[in-house]
Amino acid sequence: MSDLVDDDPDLCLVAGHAIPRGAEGRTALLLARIGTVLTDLADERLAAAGLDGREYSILAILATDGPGSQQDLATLLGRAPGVIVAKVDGLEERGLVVRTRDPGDRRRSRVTLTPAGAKALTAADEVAEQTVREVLGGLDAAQRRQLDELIAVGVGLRPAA
Amino acid sequence: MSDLVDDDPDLCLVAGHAIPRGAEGRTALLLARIGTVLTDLADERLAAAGLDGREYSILAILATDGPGSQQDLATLLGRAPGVIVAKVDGLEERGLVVRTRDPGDRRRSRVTLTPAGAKALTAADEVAEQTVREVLGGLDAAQRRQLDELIAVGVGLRPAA
DNA sequence: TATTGTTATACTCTATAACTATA
DNA sequence: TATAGTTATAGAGTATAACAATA
Repeated sequence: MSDLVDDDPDLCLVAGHAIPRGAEGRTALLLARIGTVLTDLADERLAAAGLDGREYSILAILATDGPGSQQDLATLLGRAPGVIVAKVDGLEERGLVVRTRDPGDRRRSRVTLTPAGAKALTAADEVAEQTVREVLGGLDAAQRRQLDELIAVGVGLRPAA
Repeated sequence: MSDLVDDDPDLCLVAGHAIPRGAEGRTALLLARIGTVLTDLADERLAAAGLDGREYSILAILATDGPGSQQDLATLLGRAPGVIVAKVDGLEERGLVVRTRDPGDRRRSRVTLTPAGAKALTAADEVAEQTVREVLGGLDAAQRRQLDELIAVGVGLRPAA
């Protein structure tokens, strides 16, 4: 394994990030590594769109599930509520979401995507998709569709076809 | 999206962790989320084997690629060298790896897996595999093999069949 | 002069625990 | 009494920059 970085033609690189061969056949390691590589790359590139990965996630959730409370967002993202507060603050300042009080339960904030937020989401989707195409560059379009399907089914987002 | 956590039968949960529906059709978000869920779960469960996820990665790399320098490990894991030093310290204390000076270049440490390390890796592999089966519970064995193949090919670990 | 390993420091992110307001 | 949002604080993890040994 010596001089792996410089000399070894065996080194597996995606967009400048190494994928250890030891991860082959170890799905957990492989998916964890791909996840962090994707997160790092997307964070770099989304900066051009004025977003980070977490903000992108929030916009995507609001666009798909409709307006929701910050507690909901915290659960869906697996983070503490305080983390969401700060992110929604930033998004609201930039006009990408708005907070309104839930009339039925005035403790709750309803976070809603604005037209500007939807536009930012579209731009971020393009950046993210391009990044995935780079990281999974070995797949053609059909294989890529197959992969998306398998993941969605595997995780229970979509019922088995 | 209100009351998503308690009431909504639409909530997608894997092993207690939510997967946002907004991630469907957004491969980057989906893979990033699965990666962190997998990392969190594996870290919890590997504790029984006396390891954490990072240590598991190091053992897997050494087992597959053979002994290597700490710089190599840093590159393959995408972390700063200092992070690796601390981890190898811990692994060496527990007898799972040994450090020897590279005779050809005495600056280098050769980190080598011990038999005890190989045994710990086997145990960790079982924990990790079980965790993946849980997170990707919607897949049968054939679909799971297909997914592994697509990821390995996509990322360039394996040439397209 | 450059590189490996190592250590110390500063920074970022996060959970946790208060607190306010609503219920 | 319990919950949503908010804030402040402390802890973990990290990169960065320095240093010693070797090249």
